[in-house]
Parts: sequence; C-alpha cells; structure tokens
Amino acid sequence: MSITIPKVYEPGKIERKWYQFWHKQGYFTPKIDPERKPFVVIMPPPNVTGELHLGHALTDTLEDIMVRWHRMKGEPTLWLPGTDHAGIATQVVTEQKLAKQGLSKNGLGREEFLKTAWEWANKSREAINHQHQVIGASCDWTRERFTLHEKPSRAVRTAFVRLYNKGLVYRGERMINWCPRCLTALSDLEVTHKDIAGHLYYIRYPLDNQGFITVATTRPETFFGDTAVAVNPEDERYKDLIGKHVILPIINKEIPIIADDAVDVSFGTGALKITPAHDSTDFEVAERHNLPLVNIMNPDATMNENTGPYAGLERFVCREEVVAELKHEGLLEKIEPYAHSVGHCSRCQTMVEPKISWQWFVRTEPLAAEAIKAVEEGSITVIPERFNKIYFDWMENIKDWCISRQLWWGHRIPVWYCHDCGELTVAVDEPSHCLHCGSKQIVQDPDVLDTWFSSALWTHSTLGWPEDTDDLRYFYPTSVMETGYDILFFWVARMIMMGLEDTGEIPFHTVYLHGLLRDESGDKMSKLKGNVINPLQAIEEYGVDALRFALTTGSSPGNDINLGEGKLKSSRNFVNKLWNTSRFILQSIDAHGIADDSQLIASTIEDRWINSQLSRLIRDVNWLMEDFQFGEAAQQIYDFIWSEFCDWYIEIAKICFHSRSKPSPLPFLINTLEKSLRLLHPFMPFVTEELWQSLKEHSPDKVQMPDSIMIAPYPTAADTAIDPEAEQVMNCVIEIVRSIRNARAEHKVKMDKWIEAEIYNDELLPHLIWQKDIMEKLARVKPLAILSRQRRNPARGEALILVLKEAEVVLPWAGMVDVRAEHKRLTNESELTEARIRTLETRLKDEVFLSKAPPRVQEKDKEKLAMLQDKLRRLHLELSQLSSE
RNA sequence: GGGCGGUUAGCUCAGUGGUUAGAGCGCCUGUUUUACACACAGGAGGUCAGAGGUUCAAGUCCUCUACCGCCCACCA
Repeated sequence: MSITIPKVYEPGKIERKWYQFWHKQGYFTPKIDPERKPFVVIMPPPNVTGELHLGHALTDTLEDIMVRWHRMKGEPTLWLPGTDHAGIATQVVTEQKLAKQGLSKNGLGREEFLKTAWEWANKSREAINHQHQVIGASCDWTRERFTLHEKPSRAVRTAFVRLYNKGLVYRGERMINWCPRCLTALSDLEVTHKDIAGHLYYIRYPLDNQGFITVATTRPETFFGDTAVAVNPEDERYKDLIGKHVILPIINKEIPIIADDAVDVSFGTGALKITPAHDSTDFEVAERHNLPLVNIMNPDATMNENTGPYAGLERFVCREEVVAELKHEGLLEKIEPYAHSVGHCSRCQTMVEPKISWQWFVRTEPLAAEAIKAVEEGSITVIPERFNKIYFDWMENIKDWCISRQLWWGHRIPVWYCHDCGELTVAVDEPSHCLHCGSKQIVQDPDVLDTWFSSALWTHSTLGWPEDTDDLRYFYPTSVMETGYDILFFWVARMIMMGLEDTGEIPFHTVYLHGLLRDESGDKMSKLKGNVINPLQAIEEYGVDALRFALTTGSSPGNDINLGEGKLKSSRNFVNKLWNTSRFILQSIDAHGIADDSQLIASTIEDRWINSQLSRLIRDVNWLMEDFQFGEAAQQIYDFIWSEFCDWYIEIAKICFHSRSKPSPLPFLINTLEKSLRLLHPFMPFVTEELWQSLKEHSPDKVQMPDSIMIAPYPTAADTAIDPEAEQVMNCVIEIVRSIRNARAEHKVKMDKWIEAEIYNDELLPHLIWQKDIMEKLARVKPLAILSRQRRNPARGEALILVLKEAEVVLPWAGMVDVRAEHKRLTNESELTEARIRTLETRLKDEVFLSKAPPRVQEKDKEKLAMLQDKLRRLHLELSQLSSE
C-alpha cells in the first residue's frame, strides 16, 4: 500500500472534522475526580454585540493552549465558555438596528425592545460560539453560560441583596458621569479623558456695589448654575471681597463670594465660579458651604428653563451665544487658548456631563481592602508582575462604584418602591407586596445594573453560586484568569472583590494579562469602532493553526501584539513544513518498512544527538509553559523542528536509508515526530491531530496510543536523557559542513568539477596521504549530511574539501576522542608544523569553551550552573597560565 | 501632575547576567533536489536610544538623560 498525501497542507479539509470528533468524544467535559486537583479557566465572556475579533482569537488561543496542556498532563480540566449581555453596547446596537427600520426604542416600549435585543443577542451568541469552535477552543459546551440567563441572573440579584443587607450597596444622590446621548449614568471607568484644545474664558462678574471680579472658566455657558464665586482665603487680592456678592449677568442673580482652600491662587484669576450641579469640584465646595444646587441642563444636555432665554439650546450652541452676549455687554475680558482634559463616553464618544443624580452605588472600600490583601499576600499572582503596582494604586484610591444604568437591557435592579409607605423592598425574587407595610402598590426600580456587576460575579456565578453545587465545590477557586490588561480594573479587580465577598475565597490563583492587538494606526481594535479585523478571513487564507501560532509566537505577556501578514505567512509555512516532515516519514515507513520490535536504542551519533536535543526541548518547553511563556515555548519547538529535526536529522536520515551499514533511522524519526506533535498540540491542535492519527496508523505502537492526541500525555523531561557529548560532536560536524559549503561557495564551481580539478593539483597530493584516515573518522561521526542533496556525488569528493581545511578537520574530535593522542598522531603522520600545532592547541582551548550554548532556560537548572562554574574555573586557569608565560 | 511600558537588523519583534546578540518578513547569490519552492544552501545588514555605574562577564542589573506610547488624575 503506498501512501499518497498532498504536498501542501489544506487546513480547511480537516479542521471541522477534528473539532466535531473531539466534541463528540466528550473530551471537553472534565470528569470530577476528588482525588485530583482540577485546572480551571473561565472564559472572559465576549459581548453579544457582534462577531469575534482578533482579540478574542488571541484570548481563545492562549486559554486553549493552557487548557490543552493541562488536560494532556492528566488534570481534570474545565474551560467554561460564555457570553456577556454587554448592557450599553447591545442597547446601542439594537437602537441602531431599529432606527434602520424606522423604529425607536421609546416607540416600541420596554417589552418589545427587549424582545428585539434578545433576538439579536441570541443570534450573536450563536455566531460567537461557532467562532470559538472554528478557532479550536476546547471548552466545555455543556456548561456554557450567558450573563442574562436565569442562573447567573439569580446570582446577580443575590449578590446585590447581600451587599445591600450588609450596607455595601446604597442609593444616593451623587455627582455622577452622565452621557447625554446614551441617557444613562456611567461609572468613572466608562469615561475616557481626552485632551481638548479649548479656551479659557475670562468673565467679569459685576460686584454688587461697584467694580467686578473676573473668573476664568472653560465652560462659560454654565454660569447660569453658579451659586458662588470662590477665592483662596490666603489670596491677598480678594481678601476684602470675601462675604460680598456679585451679580450674575443676563439673569441678574446675586451670589456670594466665599473662601475655600480648593481654589488655586495661581490659576486663571484666582477666582473660581462655583457651579455645583455641573462640576464635581464645585459640588464638593458647595457641600462645604451649604450652597444651593442649580441644575441648568436637561438629560440630553440641552439647556433647561433655568437658563432663561437660552432654554432648549444645545450646550455648545448655548456657549457661543452666551459668549457673544457677554462680549456685547463688555463682560468678556479675554479668551485664551487652553488645552484641557475632558471626559467622554467610552461607548459613543459623547462628552459626558457631570450631573447630580440618584443612583445605586457599591461601597468599594471594604471590598478593596480584602482584594488588596489577596494580591499582597500572594494568594493571587499577577502576570506580568508590573501590573501589581497598577492594581494596588487603583485599589487604594478606589471610589464608590456607580452600578445603576438608565437602560433597559440588563439585570433589572431587584428593588421595589412602595407607593404607600415609600420604603424599599430589596429581594432576590419579585415580592408580591411591600415588606414594610404589606401594600401591594409596589413598583420595581426601572434601572438595570452595570454590565460589569454581573461580570464581577462570573467566576462563581457560572459554577452555580449561590447554590452549593458540585461544580462550585470542585472547580472554585479557578486556576487562571486570562484576559487583556485593558480590563484589569473593569473586570479583574472587581472579580477579586466580589469573589472574595461572595464566597470568602479568591476567584482565581493567577491572573495572566495579555497585550492588545492593534491596527495599523496603533489604535486598539474594538467593537463598535469599526476597525475590527475578522479572524475568519485569516483562518480562511492560512488555517486556524497558523493564525494561532502567529498570535502566540514573538509576543510576551502584557506587551501589545502586532499581527502582520508576514507572521501569518511564516506560521502557515511552518504548518506546511510539519505536514511535509510527516509526509516524508510516513512515506519512509511505507518504503522501508519498520520492524514491529524496533527499539529506540541510540547507537549512532545523530540518533544520540536528536534524542538529546528533543529531551532538552521537552524540558525547556515544560518549564516555559509552567512559567506562562507560551510564545517562547512555541518558538523553541519551531526552532527545533525546523532547524534541527528537518535541516539536519532528516537530511542525515536520508543517507542512512541508503547505507547498508547503518541502522534504520525510522524509530527515531517516528519518535521525534510523535513527541514533537504532542508538544505542539496545544498550539496547533488541528494539524497535529491529523498527523498524529496518520502516524498512529503506521506506528508499531499504535495499540498503546490513545484515540486522540488531545488525551495523549504531554511529553515530560524524563523521557530521554540529555547527551552533551553527542551535542558537542554534532555541533562540530555542523561546523565542518558549513565550512565546506563556504569553500564551495567561494570557488563558485560546481562540486564535482571543482574536486576533479583539484585532485590532480600537485599541491594537494601530500594531503591525500592522510585522506583515508580522515575518511574513517568522518564515517565515525557521520558528518555526511553534506551529501544529502548531492546523492550522485561521491562521498569522497566532499571529504576532499575537508582535507583542505585541516584545522577544522582536526578540531571536531576534541570532544569525542583522546585529543592528545590524536594530535600526536597527526604530528607524526602529517606535515603539520610546530607553529601549526600551537595554533591548533589554542583553537582547541577555544573550542572547549565554545561548546554548545547553555540552555536558555535557567533557574531550576543545576546543570547550567555547573557548566558556568566550570567555565569560570577554566577561564581563571587560562588567565593565570597566560600571565605566568 | 503621578505612574507604567518601549527604544535591539531595512520593517515587525523575541531575548530569563554567560559562547560570536536572534527569528520572521524584505534584500542579494545559487539550486528544479523523490518530504516541502509555503523549499534548500549561502550572504549582506547591529556603536542593542545616549551617558555613567556594579560585575571576571551587561542588550539583560543600578542611576541619569532623550524620544515614542499607554494608563491614572476634579486645577476651573
């Protein structure tokens, strides 16, 4: 039977097949085994606002790598998928969809609107789940969750009620950020500050008797809401004016001049207009001085009746008109250009208004204290470490969290107001009557909760909390929370707070923060921004494995990732290389056959070498994975397969196949490929499964091999031994071969012809005397990879070139034979001069120093330490010898 | 204003005190070679931002400077 495999890997043909196979086999669903510690990852739930973008592909890939790796290590592994209802985002999308049909949110009414939103969300969820599968995410679909489904919703209500009962959730009239377009309150985090090239307006407020005081403001239109002018009590310029009054222009309202430390003497004129209802600093000043609040805006940021003739104007139009009027009245002293930072809605980029409003808040300070402790004490590890500081800074300065949103889409706040007694009923389940007076005239709070409130519970709500489920007991706390650093505050920090609060335990042991994928202009890719690249396109062109590999390699934790076409291509090429490597090995099995009792006994130097390199790789990869350095691990596997296995071992193997005296390299070819596939499987699951299955078909060990590479054990370092001697010899061989190739290139002559010509050169004849000897040695170390692509070329010819490079020829044996004896013999038998020998000796010393590079992975690595110490000793020794000479 | 990151080949980026600082892409030369041209072989290309310091040894650790980027922050 001959094996026919296409020359080029076609990913589209197998990806779907294997995902369905794994899914059907139930590999994604862990078995609860109380004897074993589980590995648990809860997927950051994507928003149901659209399809997945590259950022999700990155998250999926990194988590899948961890999860597949741990699963292969034999741990009961749960990766729980889910989606997030994404409050504002979904509502905005739904509104836009309705608008296209000429419908409006208010026209439809709450119930109908929600129906439309649900339709969209369900469709979106389906698409998202499908895409996770395309990417190869080995998550447990039997446990899939959606934030708005009954169980997570119940967890949300329970958490709210518990916090309320503990006094950690309260309702208050506070200064909040208001988006005039979304018509809802926003938390501080949902506000993005942008530098605006604005102006500083100097406005004269006439004093009640005579003269005026000039205030500087960026928002002249808010003066309608002024209830005082504040100056610093220490400011000599204004000391006499404190307690006096000014008359607001246009509306002729009298307000006092007060003294407050908050005023910066050096800024503007040193006099600050106080607009308590529209500025948070002013609000605080007003609270200290018991000033009244005057609201001058409608919710949509048009001016209200308190602005007299300007009522109904949009805020910026009003500004222009107010400025014109003040100028007209001679009250505008000057306008200076002024760059300042202004808050914008992170969803719709509308300038937010600070606004006094009744909202629900979480009292975060006590929660944060515990959350800080968890990281400080090391119960939770953050990778990379530098985010610790950022986390602490935020947590230590945390402010109360505004959690109510004036939206329809989301978890309705579980609070009912009594029409009769005015008291609140706060309950997990809808009450039939007021718990205080028994009245049935109760109405639920119309608002919903911030999406991040439900997200904050995600680690435990997905596992069944508040019920005491098997899942919760076994899988909680989870192992790793893997997500982008951009939602450290939004999500990670809040999960730690809420996890600790609700369960008394940390929600996860490790936080792994990846970087952000950016577009050409360096902007963050995000939904609703329109600069999102669909990963499906990349998958279509290059295959999932290539995309996953491109996302993983060449990046490090916490650093932003740039995904170029080049990287995708090279990853695709690597997949194809792997494909063809396997193709060659399978064809070799077919052509040469393999004995059923063939054994892995490394008798030749190249077998010992590849075995050693593989062992080294396995050891390093395991350590790197342990240390969350997936990019580096993938890179090392790539380098091994391409540069060592393919470029050298396989090329040597080809010679071996054609030699009668050498053992078949097949056992080592198969062993190396099979282990490489397993090492690579977490990174590129599809192609490795496909190749592994083919290999299994043809392997003498097929009976012992499991049904899928997914459940095969991950290679561990104990598999084979590292063999420094073999490595050293092969390094020398490689060096020789390189020098030969250089020589060839130098002469720019085709090998055969060049040798033919040189052979008859009289100068060469003396060297030919010991050529035979060299040939024997060459045979011993098998450096004949050089012949790989010159099969018709006699080995003799290649070896001749070695002769020309006598120094290089002698050196390689330093590590494997008695060096001194070798030298002596050469001294006697060849024409080497004394001077030449000295040179060789020096080079030899160097050679010993320059043996194989120590492994890049350190710590834990005693071997390396020993090597270093050894080197150090030699170095000192040599230095002392030099100085004594 | 505070904090964090970055600065390494033409480009995009790895690099965990230790050999001659690497990869991918691009560029140059050569190769149709029965695994792979999505390949093979060879090559050019680096004052590792700058200046000091610690060390037997610094791209890597310390200090300062410059530039780029990000995050946080109520100076109107």
